[in-house]
Amino acid sequence: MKIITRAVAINNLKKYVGQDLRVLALANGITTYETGKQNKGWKGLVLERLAGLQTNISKAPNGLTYELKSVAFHHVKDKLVPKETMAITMINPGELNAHSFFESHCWAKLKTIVFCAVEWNGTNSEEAKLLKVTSLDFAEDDELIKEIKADYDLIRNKLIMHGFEALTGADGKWIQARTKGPGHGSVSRAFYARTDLVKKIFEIAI
DNA sequence: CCATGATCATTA
DNA sequence: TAATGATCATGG
Repeated sequence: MKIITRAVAINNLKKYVGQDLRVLALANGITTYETGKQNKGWKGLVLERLAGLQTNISKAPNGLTYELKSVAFHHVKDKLVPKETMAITMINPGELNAHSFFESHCWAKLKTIVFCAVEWNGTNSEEAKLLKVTSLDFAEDDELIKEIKADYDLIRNKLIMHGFEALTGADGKWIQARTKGPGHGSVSRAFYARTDLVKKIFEIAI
């Protein structure tokens, strides 16, 4: 299996900027909504393929430690802004309790990240044009990171004080602990990047 | 069965 | 439109 470095992944992805991910999904044999059932994760899967990652990168495999994320953008008053928050990583109650921010999966994923801006054209979008590919390296002393760490600590503290169940999406200024699960009764939580943070990241990365 | 990809639905 | 919570397809 080929090792795809972050630089290579970005390079691969940049070749597709401006193209419609839908046709690329079909070319790669990835189900989108063609079957009548929407696969909400198809864009992410396509992007992973295009980057050269033939298998999926789930958590933090041995060796490869960058994250490939896509964000839906839409227009607000003639400007392109992130429409939705972006999932960062799952929250493991035990780990959140035990690890500080800089030891967390959240930080590990955030600090070496590859973003893909994808155009969003409404529910069950039939087009998904790749707008931009960018990457970002955070430094531990960035002002932004300090604030994100504060959010992490806030959420972590709440977990310790009130328990996993007490967490809500309202916590945090830049990141939040939203529910996210298989969706059949069982519920787990994940760190999400708020749209403002996504916007900020793009500003920095450009 | 559940973790991961991320979007959809609902309410204000 | 924005914010929060719920859900779906896929793969292991």
